[in-house]
Amino acid sequence: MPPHEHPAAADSARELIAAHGGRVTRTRVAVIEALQRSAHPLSHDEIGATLDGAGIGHDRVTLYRALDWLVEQGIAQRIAGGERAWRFEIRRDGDHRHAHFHCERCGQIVCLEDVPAAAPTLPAGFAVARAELVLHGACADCGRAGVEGKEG
Amino acid sequence: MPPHEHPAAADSARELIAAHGGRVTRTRVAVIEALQRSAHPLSHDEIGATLDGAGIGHDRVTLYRALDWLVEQGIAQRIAGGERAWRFEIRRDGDHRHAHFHCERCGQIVCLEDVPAAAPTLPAGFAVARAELVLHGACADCGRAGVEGKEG
DNA sequence: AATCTAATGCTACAATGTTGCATCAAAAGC
DNA sequence: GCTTTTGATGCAACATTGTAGCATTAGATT
Ligand SMILES: [Mn+2]
Ligand SMILES: [Mn+2]
Ligand SMILES: [Zn+2]
Ligand SMILES: [Zn+2]
Repeated sequence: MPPHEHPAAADSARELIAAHGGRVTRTRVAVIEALQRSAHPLSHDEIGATLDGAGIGHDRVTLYRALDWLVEQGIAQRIAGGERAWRFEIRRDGDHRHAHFHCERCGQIVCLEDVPAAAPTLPAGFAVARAELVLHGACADCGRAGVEGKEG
Repeated sequence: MPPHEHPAAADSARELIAAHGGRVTRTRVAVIEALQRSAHPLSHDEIGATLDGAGIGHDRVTLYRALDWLVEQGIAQRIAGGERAWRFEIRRDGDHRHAHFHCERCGQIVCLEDVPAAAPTLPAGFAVARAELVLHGACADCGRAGVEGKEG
């Protein structure tokens, strides 16, 4: 890649990693870019598939550790979602924690950017670090096709 | 047990099961009573330990299935919580779905009965079946002892 | 008591995530 | 550019949480 290039997505990921004092590896770069490209939080498996697509060797453990590191550094955040697997999304700049919607039909998690996950007032003594608000139901796509259950 | 006894907790559980057309088994009765006694949602393992204590043979699978059945029947409900295991709590009468607090220090889940888990207005097409609101942080007990991390 | 079948107990398996350790390679030093 | 350092990886083995199939048991009904 020649110089005189305006900072592309690839560079952003590299810089992001370096800025946090980590080593810039193919895996980390690819994971960050996958998260940046995605409109919704990705599961470990989905990210793994992306790495496959990019021809990047991916050991399960390495991927878990890469994701752990991104979360530790505050570059990404973990979403509990409805199923048993974590999902991950990149942390944007003016980041206010938002709610998520879990579709019980297609299994997808949708970011509800406009719905804040705000912590209400709690009994004395409780210190809230973060709030997670997850709505479960049928997403717009799934609701449209077949209200009577039929298919998925 | 003699007659002329006012309906105790044990009977309630039996009646609850029968009312839903299920067979009254030791496992189901013990599980319901454990949930009824507990002030906070219980994990599968915690319930299993209770059964042990009551000298009731408990196969992992049976317990999972008993809990599934209770949830299907609307007798109990599942809480996602912060960790990877489901937790279960009994469904009370005038039951409004409430928020939960997950203490990241002691791992406990606390019911916030007074904090409703209300679903906000969503984009058109989304059908919300239920809302889950989980606050993460340090509970009153854990916050009190040692703000500086030290121990748990 | 005999019958019917829902629930159980077992085994085997799947999915998700973790630990330990040898090896590799990114970044720094020369 | 070559060497050194150590963070990151890859592999094997394991832990936890949850499911599926199927023979057996026991709760309810007659
Ligand atoms: Mn999101
Ligand atoms: Mn509760
Ligand atoms: Zn959907
Ligand atoms: Zn606590």
